[in-house]
Amino acid sequence: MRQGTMRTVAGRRLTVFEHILLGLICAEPSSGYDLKRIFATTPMGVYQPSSGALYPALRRLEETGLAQVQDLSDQVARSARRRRVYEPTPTGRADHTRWLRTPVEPATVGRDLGLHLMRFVMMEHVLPPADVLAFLRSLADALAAFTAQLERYAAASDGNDQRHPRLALDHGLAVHRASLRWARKTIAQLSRSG
Amino acid sequence: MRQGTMRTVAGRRLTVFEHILLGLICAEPSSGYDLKRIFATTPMGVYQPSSGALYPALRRLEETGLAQVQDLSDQVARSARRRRVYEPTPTGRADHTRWLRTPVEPATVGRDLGLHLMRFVMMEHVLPPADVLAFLRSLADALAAFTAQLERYAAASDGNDQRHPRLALDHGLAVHRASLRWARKTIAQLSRSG
DNA sequence: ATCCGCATGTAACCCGTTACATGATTCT
DNA sequence: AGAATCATGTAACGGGTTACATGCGGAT
Repeated sequence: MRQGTMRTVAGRRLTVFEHILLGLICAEPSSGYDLKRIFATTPMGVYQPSSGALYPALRRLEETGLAQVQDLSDQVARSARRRRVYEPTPTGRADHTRWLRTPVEPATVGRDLGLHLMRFVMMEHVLPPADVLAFLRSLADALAAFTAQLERYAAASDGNDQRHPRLALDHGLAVHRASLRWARKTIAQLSRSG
Repeated sequence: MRQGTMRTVAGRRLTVFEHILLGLICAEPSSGYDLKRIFATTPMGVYQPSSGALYPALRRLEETGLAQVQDLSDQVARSARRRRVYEPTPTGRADHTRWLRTPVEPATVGRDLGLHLMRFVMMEHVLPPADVLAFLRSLADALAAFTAQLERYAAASDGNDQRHPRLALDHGLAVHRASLRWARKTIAQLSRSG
């Protein structure tokens, strides 16, 4: 989990985690606890953020001017329960959109595939269909380049190699080819109905 | 990258990075620079460790008694170049083997697949074939459980769901099914020749 | 009256990143 | 002589994990 050359208005880079939180509150304003539940109950749940990561991260988004706590003064005070519901500021929303739009770097596809898929999910209803397709094409290109590189490596170190490294390479190829097939199929599917 | 309930003789848990370094010097005694080159030139190179991570980690392995610097006093002093070549201590080798032997936790297969494959590579010539097969079976079981869980989730949230989450789920299914196919095929292949 | 779920937080620790520093050796 | 590569390190910084603390609200 690294990458992200983009800078915020405030000049600091956001961590991947912060980008994801920002994306989630863009989709729907949420409290820290809400977000915790989202991570716990969706397939995102492979990662379970700790309180010590979550609440400080939200505060940072607030301090950076990307998120703010909803004003509840005119709400029906049906519950005095202390809850800090975060929503994006206009700047925050703009930043999030900019993050979604960043094309897939071929070098990152080997380790950040899950992150790219998460971006894809967040794109719905945020980016126009044309931009979603552009993203998927950049993903497909990156995956094609990556598999080609693995194939070159396999061809270069053929025979002299041990057995397990070769098998592991086959795994990488199988997985990323499956990913590539998905990307192409999804491009076709979204093109038809877009 | 987390996990690892196992403790060292010294009582501290090793980071994933430390485990990998220990594995690499078990395969072949190496200096920090050697290790850097390994990361740079193999498909492992998706991760490029910084000096600030690498050298301190090696020192920690040394302090914990898992690794030691090779004694070069009786070597032909063909090069006075200052080089610290690390090799595992008996304890270190035992700890590494223990790490390799830990079965795949179903819960981790979603995020640590790459790590498990790395373990598989390191098993060659360290674990007996029977243990390698046991590992692959635990991996296959974990992958089967994971895909089944994704399928359940897909069935549960059908229709009412948005489009992209569903497509992302399809991606996860495609990728992990490919991984599972690889595991089964590899089990069969290694069974035949073992 | 008490216990469990909601809800937010904080402090210590650890480790990886960034960036910089320092030499020694080999090449030209 | 100077440049490039080899080779190891260190200091500051940031953020995630663990573990603990706190208090309200609804349920039994």
